[in-house]
Amino acid sequence: MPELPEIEVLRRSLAPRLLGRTIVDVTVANTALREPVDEPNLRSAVRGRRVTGLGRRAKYLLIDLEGDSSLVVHLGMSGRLTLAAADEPIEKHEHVSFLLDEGDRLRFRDPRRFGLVLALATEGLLEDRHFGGLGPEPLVGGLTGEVLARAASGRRGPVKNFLMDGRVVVGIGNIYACEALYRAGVHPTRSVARIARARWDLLAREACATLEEAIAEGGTTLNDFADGEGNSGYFQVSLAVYDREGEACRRCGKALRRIVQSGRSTFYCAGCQR
DNA sequence: CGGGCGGCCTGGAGGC
DNA sequence: TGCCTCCAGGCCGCCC
Repeated sequence: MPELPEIEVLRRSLAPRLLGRTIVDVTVANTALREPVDEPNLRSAVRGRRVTGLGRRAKYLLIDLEGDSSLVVHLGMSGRLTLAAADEPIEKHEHVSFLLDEGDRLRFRDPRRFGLVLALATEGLLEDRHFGGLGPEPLVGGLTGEVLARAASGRRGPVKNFLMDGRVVVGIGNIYACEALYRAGVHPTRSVARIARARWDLLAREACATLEEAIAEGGTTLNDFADGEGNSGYFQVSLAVYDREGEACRRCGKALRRIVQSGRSTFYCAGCQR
């Protein structure tokens, strides 16, 4: 579910409640996530360690611990990472649970098991294979028309797939790609070879604005997403095209359309996007 | 090499 | 009510 805004909302909601806390132990109920959970490695990395920082790279949440270990959590499509009282009953699909000091725990629940929980060394973390090929970060100035135009040169294919390619820029998934293209007036099937430089500037600006507005609204909750306190987001009511097939475009009134690109649904307005 | 697609999973929605 | 099919926000690996 979660794209960059949702992970950023999660990070911000967890930070005040996790910083300085000590992880007492970890329980692994099911190791079969996107990659098998290495329970011994996880335990030795986290046990007795204090949380010193919460970061994010692309859609990965990074929980830094003292002693050069970092927890890496990815929510996949259906993951949740929430704080609960230690004695609250284990939920279905709660695969990994971190017992904290002061009587609560951080639990990872993920019905579809596309998510990821692992421990890596903090030193050189971002050079790990999970992050090595990733493009720039949008929230710190990494998403500009310059970046997009440069990445597009010599490439072909539809601009929507291009926006979702983590080697170009990270954090944009199916929802925010649709929304950014709508706001910039770009048709999702348009080839990246046929987009003018000024349009890349506009697209970059609109993509950044969409991500930032979504964060301000607590993310998009269509089905599963919740922040670290279990709160849903509100940005779904602001979505202009995503999941609105057949509804009227708020700008021109035409019925919004749905097509399939690379096996994923794309929503757009044929009147506003060229 | 880059782009496209299937596969990984479960659950919810909708059709009959 | 139940059964069946389809679909879902990410990512990887295989294929052309």
